[in-house]
Amino acid sequence: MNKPCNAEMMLENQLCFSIYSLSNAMTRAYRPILEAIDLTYLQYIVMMVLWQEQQVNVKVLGERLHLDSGTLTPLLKRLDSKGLIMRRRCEMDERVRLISLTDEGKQLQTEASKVPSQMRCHVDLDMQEVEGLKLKVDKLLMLLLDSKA
Amino acid sequence: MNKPCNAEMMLENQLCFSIYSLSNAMTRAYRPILEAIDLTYLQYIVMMVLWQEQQVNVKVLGERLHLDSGTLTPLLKRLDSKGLIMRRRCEMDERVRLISLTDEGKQLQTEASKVPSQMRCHVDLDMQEVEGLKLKVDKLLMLLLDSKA
DNA sequence: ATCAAATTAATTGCGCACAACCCTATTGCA
DNA sequence: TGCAATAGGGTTGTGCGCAATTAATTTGAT
Repeated sequence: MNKPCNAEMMLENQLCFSIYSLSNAMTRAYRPILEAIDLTYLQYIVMMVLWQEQQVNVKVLGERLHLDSGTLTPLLKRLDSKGLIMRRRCEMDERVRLISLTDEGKQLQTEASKVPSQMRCHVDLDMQEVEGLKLKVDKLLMLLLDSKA
Repeated sequence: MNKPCNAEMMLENQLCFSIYSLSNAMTRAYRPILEAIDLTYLQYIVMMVLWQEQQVNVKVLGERLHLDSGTLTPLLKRLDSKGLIMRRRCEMDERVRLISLTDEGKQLQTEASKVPSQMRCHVDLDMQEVEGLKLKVDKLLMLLLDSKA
């Protein structure tokens, strides 16, 4: 009566489930550390872009993070209400939102710069192993992103 | 005036962001395929456990998937309202919910068995590469899950 | 100059994730 | 036997992700 349980239908054999679980586990690991600077993981990621870029619009931000405005708009409003960013309109093109840091947002970078070392402290990774993993992950990511275009 | 932008604070250098983006990209890739059997990715994952196990409680399901009741309870209610599963109480211990498949839920396995090959069709992966990646991902996942206990 | 097409964000609605909390049933020990 | 501690799930609230739709603006072709 039971269907044959072929190997590829076993949960344990699915790369996708491993990636999914690891992604959840990593944001869980970041949570207590980021709590100290009152940011979620995605908010931290957005702030990292702004610490690099000074000023971006929603479209560019979405391209860098592979996320759309339905995710970013409410998140940016939350960062705004925390006083970390400003959301002005572009004068040349009124459709465009220009996102930039407030002084408070800039100052947060000092606190945030401690986060990576705190994470390493918690997990203790082999840096060479990490680099190898990242290369493989990025390769697969590129494949998936390209197959959409 | 600008803060020094040390390498570890560059978004592109963060393994975590790569994993996070890949996880999003993969569930995006599954979406159109799973649409045909009216399941989300997580619902598909839960069904896979049930196709293997016949019967589980919420606790065991949560342990297999690394998820808690706050995520699973509403999801199981949705699968119930689709007529794919039953949610009975255990007679021995009234606290326990026993999750099992309906006939409809069992029959869905036939349709679902086509999903893995459809995914491979879309992406075209080197199977040896995938296996190597999965090993590394699982290793890191184990590290993170253990560090909580 | 006009108006259709394209671009950029915002909004809405649904389904996760998870923390924090609550309730109930069971267990274990004094 | 009584009752505190524990275990199993459910509820609520917040914050993502993303599809689908809408609104406002700009561009571009006639």
